[in-house]
Amino acid sequence: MSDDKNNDPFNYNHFYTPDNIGVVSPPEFRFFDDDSTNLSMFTHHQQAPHNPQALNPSPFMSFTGCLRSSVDYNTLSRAFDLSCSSSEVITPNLDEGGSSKKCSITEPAATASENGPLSPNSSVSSSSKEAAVEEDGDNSKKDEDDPKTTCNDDDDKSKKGNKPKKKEKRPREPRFAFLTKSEIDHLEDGYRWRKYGQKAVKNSPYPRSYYRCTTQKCTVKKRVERSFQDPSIVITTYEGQHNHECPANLRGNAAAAAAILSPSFFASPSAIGTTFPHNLLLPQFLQMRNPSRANSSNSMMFYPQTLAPQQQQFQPPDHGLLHDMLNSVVQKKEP
DNA sequence: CGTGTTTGACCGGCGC
DNA sequence: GCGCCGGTCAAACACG
Repeated sequence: MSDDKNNDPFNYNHFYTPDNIGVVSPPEFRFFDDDSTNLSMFTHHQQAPHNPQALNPSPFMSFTGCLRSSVDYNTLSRAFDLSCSSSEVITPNLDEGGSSKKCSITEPAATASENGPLSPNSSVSSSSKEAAVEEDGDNSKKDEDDPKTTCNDDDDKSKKGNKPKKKEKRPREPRFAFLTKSEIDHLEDGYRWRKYGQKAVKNSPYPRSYYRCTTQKCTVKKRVERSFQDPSIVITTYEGQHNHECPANLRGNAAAAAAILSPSFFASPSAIGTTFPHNLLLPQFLQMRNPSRANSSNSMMFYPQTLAPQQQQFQPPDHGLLHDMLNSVVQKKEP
């Protein structure tokens, strides 16, 4: 095992920073693939903003970087669909003790599960409103139901409950959960988010925040919560894919570049794409495929300072690569 | 005034 | 059927 690691130029340990702050346990790299939720989970660590180490761009690219520069949601989710046909779930071990579903670091997965998995047939959005939003874009919600404007019979209670009877559920957007070592709850990713809700998380002192991309017609949402088991870990779950350029990127490459170097800033997809050549991805992806790591029990880490899933209009080539990578991961959990 | 946050209420799915 | 809970809404509020 350890020998393996030593021989492996891409030993996990190499992903750790010298001071290694925050690395709680073998980092996790998990895929939570489910027909209904399409939730995938990644782990990476983000340096605290004040951590000098963070100022040094990591030689390794984050998974987010990978996502941004070479893979888009569609591709990724497609890859998941293709490679993770089963709904197996890699049991996380980051949370020592494998806590129960709702209170562990795996909550995103669990949460995701609640949204659909339990009912295989509900491989669809549980919110018709959501669907409406996606379909109609911006004006949607109100206009669509407009319970208040059109019929206020019993709108008192059904302010939004007066929605059309038939809720044609639609498949949930692919979701990707990231575990991030950070002191910042809401990690910057280059996009603008509007917080639309916050809920207390059961069995956790930390609330969960709900954000929506402020860009019109963009239905991407994300949830941010802090692991109660390891408060230093922020769990960010993205859902959907942006259909627009990253605002940060639009501001110029300089800004984007700065963003990348910023410990607390998750650079824009495009920015990363231009900053990190794709070939940097190959070694990382390849190493990820290294079977010798199988004994790591599906653990793997992306050492980075950036994150945030993003699509870049598509890039088929990487699809294959990612696909391979995913396959290897899947294979590992099959036996 | 535009934009974003806070927060209580509501809705719908799910388990019992 | 009921209660729990995750997710969302939207009014009120804060801020630049």
